[in-house]
Amino acid sequence: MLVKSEQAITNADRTFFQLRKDIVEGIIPASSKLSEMELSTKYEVSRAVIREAINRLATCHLVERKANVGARVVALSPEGLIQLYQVREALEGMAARLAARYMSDEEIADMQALLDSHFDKVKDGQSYYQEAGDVDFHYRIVTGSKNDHLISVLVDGLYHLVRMYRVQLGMAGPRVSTAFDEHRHIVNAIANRDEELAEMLMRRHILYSKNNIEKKLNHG
Amino acid sequence: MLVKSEQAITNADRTFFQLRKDIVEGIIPASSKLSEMELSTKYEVSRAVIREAINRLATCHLVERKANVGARVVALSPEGLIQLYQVREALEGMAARLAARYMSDEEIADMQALLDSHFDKVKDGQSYYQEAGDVDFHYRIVTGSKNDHLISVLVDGLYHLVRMYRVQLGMAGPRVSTAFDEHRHIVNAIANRDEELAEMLMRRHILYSKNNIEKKLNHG
DNA sequence: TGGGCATATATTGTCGACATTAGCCATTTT
DNA sequence: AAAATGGCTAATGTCGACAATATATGCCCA
Repeated sequence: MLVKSEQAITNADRTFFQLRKDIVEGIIPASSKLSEMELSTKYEVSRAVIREAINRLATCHLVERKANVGARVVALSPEGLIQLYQVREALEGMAARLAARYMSDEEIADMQALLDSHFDKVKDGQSYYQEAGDVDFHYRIVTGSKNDHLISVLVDGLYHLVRMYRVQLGMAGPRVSTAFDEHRHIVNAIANRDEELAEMLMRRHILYSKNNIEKKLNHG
Repeated sequence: MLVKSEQAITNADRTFFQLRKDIVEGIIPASSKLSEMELSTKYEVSRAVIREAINRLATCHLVERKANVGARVVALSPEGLIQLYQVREALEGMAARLAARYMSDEEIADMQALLDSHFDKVKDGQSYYQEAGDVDFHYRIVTGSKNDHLISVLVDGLYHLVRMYRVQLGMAGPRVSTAFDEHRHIVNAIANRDEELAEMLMRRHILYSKNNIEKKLNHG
């Protein structure tokens, strides 16, 4: 996995990252209340720092805040997950289109090499790296769009929510081999500078993921 | 225009709304520095509420914040405007698709009536209401998607940025009659529950707007 | 004279205390 | 007995002061 360079400068940064991690991984349960006093003693910082962290979490839609009442971790619902994938389909489809337009030849070559290495690992049965590889692939497409809004909404917002669902609903490592074929086709379309096809393939790729997850939700 | 119900409960809310208005309308110039002390005296609140307001503005991408340095209003650039419209195309296209799927018959009928009234006004030459009508139309489509993430990203984030560009680059009321025809076609597609067509027409509608604005930027 | 380093200053980051509000419980009234 | 009202408590909202950091200034040295 490449650089993500989310470096914590201030205490509020560190607390925000820590809280986000604890929420995404379920250490702080979904739908639970976030007491400012309680958290300030637990994380050993002042309430101001906690407040800033909670505000940032609210803009990520990881917690919901009500004035004069407090903040709660968001509730996980099937509808929420479906809505997430609807937005992903729209944004990452556009990201693939823009990646086909704006990515440099070197970036594309790097991405192809990355896919090769992932394919080797998966072929050897190292399915552990599958999720990291998937994350890395999508991350490169999104950054390849060169669109700051797109990058921000997805990387700083939606991806953490998706991971929260993944972790807490216990759905890791699905669709290993088929997903890799889809990745390969998307990269080929980008290498051919075929914006239309790149967007369509990415949208289908995400639709398949959504359908797969829905199936798991209904059967499990 | 219908309810927008962004009600200010706390002082931080009021200050946030006021600051956002002043930034969008250029009273606080683009790329200018936001001094916490200065603003706290100017708006007669403590630095804490100014900080919270600035943090919220940062998540709207109206200001950019650097740790230990401060916050600046975003700079307006042609590339930034194009990136905004790229995201709008993706998100509002999906919104139109979901609106065709999820809007109730009553909501659709209301929207058609709204378009009729707007058409009457425009026919009479009241082009002043054109922008408000356009905003209202897009707002209804977006909320009709029933997708909270979509609604939040667009209504709380992108629309304010778009308006900032519109106001500060002085491009009000373009494409009056043609835009109304496009709105009509989009609503028809939604009324027919044709998701595919609704999304395509909305994307083209936004693409046309983008091209129109680019033309104005290059010629003016 | 130009560059680097130390100091100075102004701004942001952090903190604890106070003010204000919402929710709860007991009491009262019909 | 049920509903409404009043106060009580615990949480959030707000504030001013202190600490830490970045930028500007000026001095020293090559």
